[in-house]
Formats: sequence, C-alpha cells, structure tokens
Amino acid sequence: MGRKQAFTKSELLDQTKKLLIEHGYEGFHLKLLSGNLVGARSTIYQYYANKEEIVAACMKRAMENVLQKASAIGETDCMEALQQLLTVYLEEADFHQLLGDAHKINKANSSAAANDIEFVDQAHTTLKKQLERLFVLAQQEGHLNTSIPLPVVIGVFFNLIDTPNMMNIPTPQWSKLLFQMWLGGAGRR
Amino acid sequence: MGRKQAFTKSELLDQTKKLLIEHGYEGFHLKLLSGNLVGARSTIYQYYANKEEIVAACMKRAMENVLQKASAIGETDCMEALQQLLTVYLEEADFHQLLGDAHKINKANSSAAANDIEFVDQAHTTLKKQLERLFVLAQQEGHLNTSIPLPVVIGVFFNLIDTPNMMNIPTPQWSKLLFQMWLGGAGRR
Amino acid sequence: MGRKQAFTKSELLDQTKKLLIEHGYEGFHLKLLSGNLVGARSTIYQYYANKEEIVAACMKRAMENVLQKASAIGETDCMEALQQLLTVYLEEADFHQLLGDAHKINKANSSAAANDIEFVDQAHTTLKKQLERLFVLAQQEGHLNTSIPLPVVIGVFFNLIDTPNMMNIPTPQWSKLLFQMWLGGAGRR
Amino acid sequence: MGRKQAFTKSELLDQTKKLLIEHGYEGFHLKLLSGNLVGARSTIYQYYANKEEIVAACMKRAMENVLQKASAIGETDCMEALQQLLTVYLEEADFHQLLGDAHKINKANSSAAANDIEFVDQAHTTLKKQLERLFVLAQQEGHLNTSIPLPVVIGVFFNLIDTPNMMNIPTPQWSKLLFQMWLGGAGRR
DNA sequence: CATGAATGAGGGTTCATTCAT
DNA sequence: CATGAATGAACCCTCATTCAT
Repeated sequence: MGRKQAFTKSELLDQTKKLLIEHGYEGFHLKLLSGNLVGARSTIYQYYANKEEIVAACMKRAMENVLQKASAIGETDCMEALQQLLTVYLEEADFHQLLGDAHKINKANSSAAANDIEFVDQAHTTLKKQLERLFVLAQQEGHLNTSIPLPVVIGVFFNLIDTPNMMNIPTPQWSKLLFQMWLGGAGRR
Repeated sequence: MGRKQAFTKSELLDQTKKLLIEHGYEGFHLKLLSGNLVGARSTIYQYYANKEEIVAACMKRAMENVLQKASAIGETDCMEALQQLLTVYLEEADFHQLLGDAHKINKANSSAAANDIEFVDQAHTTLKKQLERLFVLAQQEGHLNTSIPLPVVIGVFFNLIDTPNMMNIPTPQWSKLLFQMWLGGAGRR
Repeated sequence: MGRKQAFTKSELLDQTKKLLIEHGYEGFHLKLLSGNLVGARSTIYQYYANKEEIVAACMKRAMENVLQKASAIGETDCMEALQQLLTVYLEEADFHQLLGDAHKINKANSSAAANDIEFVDQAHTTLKKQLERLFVLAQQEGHLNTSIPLPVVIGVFFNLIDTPNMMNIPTPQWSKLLFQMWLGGAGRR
Repeated sequence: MGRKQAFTKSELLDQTKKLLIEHGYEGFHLKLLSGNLVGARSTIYQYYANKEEIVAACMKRAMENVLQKASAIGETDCMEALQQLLTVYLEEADFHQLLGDAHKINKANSSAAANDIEFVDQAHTTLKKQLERLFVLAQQEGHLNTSIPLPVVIGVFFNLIDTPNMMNIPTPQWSKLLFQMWLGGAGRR
C-alpha cells in the first residue's frame, strides 16, 4: 500500500558514504544528500530520525562489510592472512577515512546513533585484535625485521591503505604490490 | 593613538592552522577562530576579506615554509636528499592533511584566495618535480628495486608522511625509522 | 468488501477533545491525533478536509451537548434553574476552556469550519441570553444583592466553572458547593 | 562601542509575555516575536540562547514582580492582607495563565531555562504558603463560613483572578468588588 | 582601527496535506 | 476506502558578514 518509495535505505546510505568522503563530516548536509537522491529533503526523515543517525548507520554498514570479510579470512598462514586482510581493507579503503569522524557524532541526540557508534567501536577493537594477533604470529615465526618496533610495523602497514592508487591498478594486484613493498622495501635487494 | 592592536596576522594564521588541523576545513568557523584569539570576530575582517582568504593564506604560508626548507636541500646524494626531504615533510606533517582541502575553497568569492591557492598548486608541482628528480636519480644509481613501478614507489614514500607516530618518537629518529622501513621493508633481511 | 473502517467520526472527535484539553489548540497535532486512534494519519482526511474543520466540528459537538442539556432546564424557579445550569456547565467544564480557543481557528481555510464556528458563536449567545434571563429574574425576585452590578454577578458565576476541583468532589455536590459559595459567600453568616 | 541595540531585553520580554498570553506556549514563535520587535529574528539570539530561555526568563520576571509585591504585604490583619493580595494578583492577572505552561518548557535544552523554572516553582510554593497562612488565620479568627472546606474557599478565591473584567472597572475597585462578592456572596444579605 | 550589535542566508527538523497503490 | 510514502512550508538555530559607534 501507499506510494512506492522514492529511494531505498541502501541508496540513501550509498550517497551518504560518497558525500561524507567527499565533504567530510562537517561538510555533509541533508540538502546535499537529498540533492543526490530523487526525493525531497524531508523524505529522508522517513528513514532516519536525524542527521546523526544517518551518518552512524552509514558507518555501521561500512564496518559490517569489513568485519564480515575480515572474519572470513583463515589465520593459519599469518603472512597470507595479512595479505588478504590488506586486500579487504583496500576494497573498502574509503571506509577508513569515514571512521575517523565517528567520534564527532553527537550521540546525545539519538540513541540509535549511539548504538551504531558503539557497534563500530567494538568492531574496531575486534579488527585491531585480529591484526595484532597476526603480527605477533608473524614476528614469532621470524617473518619480520626485529630491528623495527612492532607498533611502527603495524602503523606503516595500516597506513598503506591510504596510498593513492594513481595508476588505477586493479585492487588484487594493487594489494600484492603494496604488500610486497611493505615486506621487501623499495630498495634493491 | 587608537586602540591597541588586537592580534597580528601571524597569530591569526597560527590559530587558523591549528583549528584547520583539529576540525578540518568544513569544521573551521570564524567564531572558533576569534574564540582562540584576543579580539573580536569582526576584527578578523581588518586583515582578510572573508573566510576563504584566511584559509588560503594559511595554506600558502605553510607551503612557503616547506618550499623553503625543501629547496635548501642539496641534491648531490639523492638517497641522503630523500631522507632529508622526508624529515622536512614530517616536520610539517599536519600541513599535508591541510592541502587535501585546498580544492574545497570557493575561489569565486575572492581573487586573493584564488591567487594563494594558485601559488600552492604551483609549489606543489615544484615539490613533486624535486621528488621525481631524486627518484629518477635513485633508480639510475641502482638504489631501487626495479620490479616496482616508480610511481608506486613514490606514492608509498609520500604516504609515509601520514603514518601516525603513536609512540611519539622524535621527528629526526621517526624520519630515519620510516625511511629505513620504506627502503628495506618490514620483512627479515 | 474493502478494508475495515479504521475509526469512526465520533471516536475521532472524542480523541480530538481529549487532546485539545490536554495540549491546547496550538499544541494539537494531527500526528498526535492519529497516534491516539487505530488508523493512519491520512485516513483522517476521509472525514475532514483539514485540521481546522476537525477542531471546529469538535467544538460544535461539545456545544450541541451543552445546548441540549441547558435548553431542557425548566426556568420557572430561577434559582433552581441557575443551580441546574451550573451543574450542566460543570459536567462539560473542559469544554469551557476549549471555546476560548475558538477564535484562533483560521476560518479562511474552510467554509465548513467557518460554519461550525458560526454555530458555536450563535449557541454561545443563546446560552448567554438564557443566563441573563435567569439573572434578571433572580434580581427581580429579590434573590440578589443589589449593591453588585449584574454583569459582575454573572461574570463571577460563569467563572466558577473553571474552579479546580482539587478534592475531586463528585460533580452534583461540587455544583451545590460552588453555588452555595457564590450565593452566600465565603464569610461567616 | 558597536551599534546601538535594536531593542532591550525588557522590551523583548514584554512582547514575549504579550504573545504567550495571546497565543499560548505552543503558539509562541520567534518569528512572531521578532515581528513584534524592531529587529531581525536572529537578533533575538544576542539576548537568549534559545526559545526556552526566553519563555523561562519571561516567566521568572513575571513571578519576581508578583513575589515582590506580595512579600511587601503586612499580614497582621489577615482579611486586609487577603484583599491586598487579590489586588496584587489582579494587577498581574495574565501572569496566572502564563505559569500554567511553565512545565511545558523543555529544560533539557538549556540550563538557564531550567534554573529560571526552578525559581518559578520555588516562588510558587512561597506564594501558596502565604495564602494558606492567611486563610488559616482567617478561619481561626472566625471570618469564614465553617461549613465550606478550606481548600474550596481557597480555590474559589484564587479563581477570582481570572474573572473577566468586562466593564473595565479600575483594578483597585475591581479587586474590592470581587473580594466583597467572594466574602459576602451574590445573594441578598 | 577595534568593536559589539544586526542581519540574511542556509541547514535541521516537524507537520499538515497530497498522492498513488 | 485505507494507507504508507512524499513533500513544501514553516520553524529553530548558527554563522559569515556588514554596520555604526
């Protein structure tokens, strides 16, 4: 019954993600959002009670994606797992920028937003633990250069995600290339 | 003699930089700025005609700093030069984030802002050329792993700047550590 | 046969009255109304063309109630009639507050609303005339203190209706008590 | 320094009071308010942080007026004191309607509003106590008809305030007239 | 020049009302 | 007919910018 929907919740979140990446959290406006959808600004409120909920839901969804893919990775071969993890992160590279703004969301306004952000935070630690687990393993198995502190190794690895892929190399190869550089370095062997 | 000067242009830009880094371009407000200075909000307009000009001037000044330091580096030993360049960039690491927002500035509002951004863009290419020059040299001298495309090597090198220094290692050592990792990799030699 | 009827006109007006008393005219929303009924907000428009018509219809119905009860009162014994009239008014005490908002209704929107309000106004004068008739009679029969202007006597009598019944005395006794106070005063005899 | 003010805080509260009485709490809009002042709507925010604070400040000011006048009344002659108190209340008759909406104010938005409302509540009980004190005294001194429960006597007395003064009798005489009616009743002595 | 005050544009949100199923 | 969804008008509030002292 009723009219058919102007846009789906999923489309809404897609555009939200795009605009958040493009303009940052503070530059994200509902007018902008509705301008990138087919309907009126007020129609957005059929889906979410306020701006905070939209952003939080967007972040949660992005996190769920990553979490699901990451948890599907087998961890028996730690170096292989790290490589796969990097691929996962690269596939959802934008999401990394997104989450940096998670704490800017005013949770007082909406419990739904607060819950979503709570989920994101939890998932964040889950992911971190997985990463640390794999790195410790890699170190124990002697894959890593022991003269570099582990946190630095991890930091650099994680930072690879944001390397701009200016040659538009397909993600799987891009992931391999970055992993190779990270492991072997840019210098002559 | 009239009222005593409220704040200097330099103080204004200092706070602008701080706040831009803290809140991002879209989260930067003149109310915030005047709140971090000693005078009234309206006094800002004695120095700059509008918000865009302030941000543009801030970016220009930051770029001038880097440009000056970078141009002072001798380029005879290319690897040494790269190491020094990385240090320079790390010293002004925040500024790197800043420049990402340069294109968000609405240049239609003010020609002064447009000019400053133009300067920033030019300087950007100057820096890139220096970097490329050094990298080509490094490749020619056989310092680099030839199996990795040069743009990727450069991209990864440049991206090192944003690696979070979570252990708060002093910049000179931090620079050496990152350089070492970039050159030699995280893996066992 | 189609869908089953969502709610009757009478239920709609019942809730409208309740909510008008609870929140006042300006605090009365259709969202609130539909929230207190079984059907959808849009279904309301099957019965009334707009908000104004609903409120006007509600007022008219309340007025009809009072009018009917009031006109059934015999006026041979004027003091007895006044007592009965007070009881009638007290039984519909809330309605008295309601009518104060009658003039706030924007009649330009709907002729139906305008007609209903017109009816209410007419009935209002009818009631007033009845009251005046009885008061004049009471005065002629020497029941009233002649040192007080009749309009004041009437005003105070009418205002009794809004006296808050904080002890929750049943309406018949409450009516007698107020009437007694009005007639005899609060002072020692 | 700076421009001269468009309107004073006091003018703002005057209009607020007028409009609150005219339209009720829910019908009070800042657009309405600015329309009744000389400046723009946004100028209002130079004085108060939000709508709630305005209404709360308005109520507080009205209460302060009454409180001050009421506390200046000598209580040795209780009947005289009651008469004077009635005069005070009549002089600020509108204020009585105002306060009924005090609890509608959303205090979560502003602590300033919360404080003002707290003040109003406290003052309310102060006034009630004064009234009760006087009534108990009046009863003890045998001025009151003992067949009527005191709460009812008080309720009716308090309700006198809202009696519409349709003949526009000056307040002092109006007060005397009402007091006389309340004490002696409308009936023949 | 420095400022406090004024203001309009713009964004968030609600709500009466309309529309298509 | 009953409904869920769509929508524009209207309101609250913030902020860049202008103005008069």
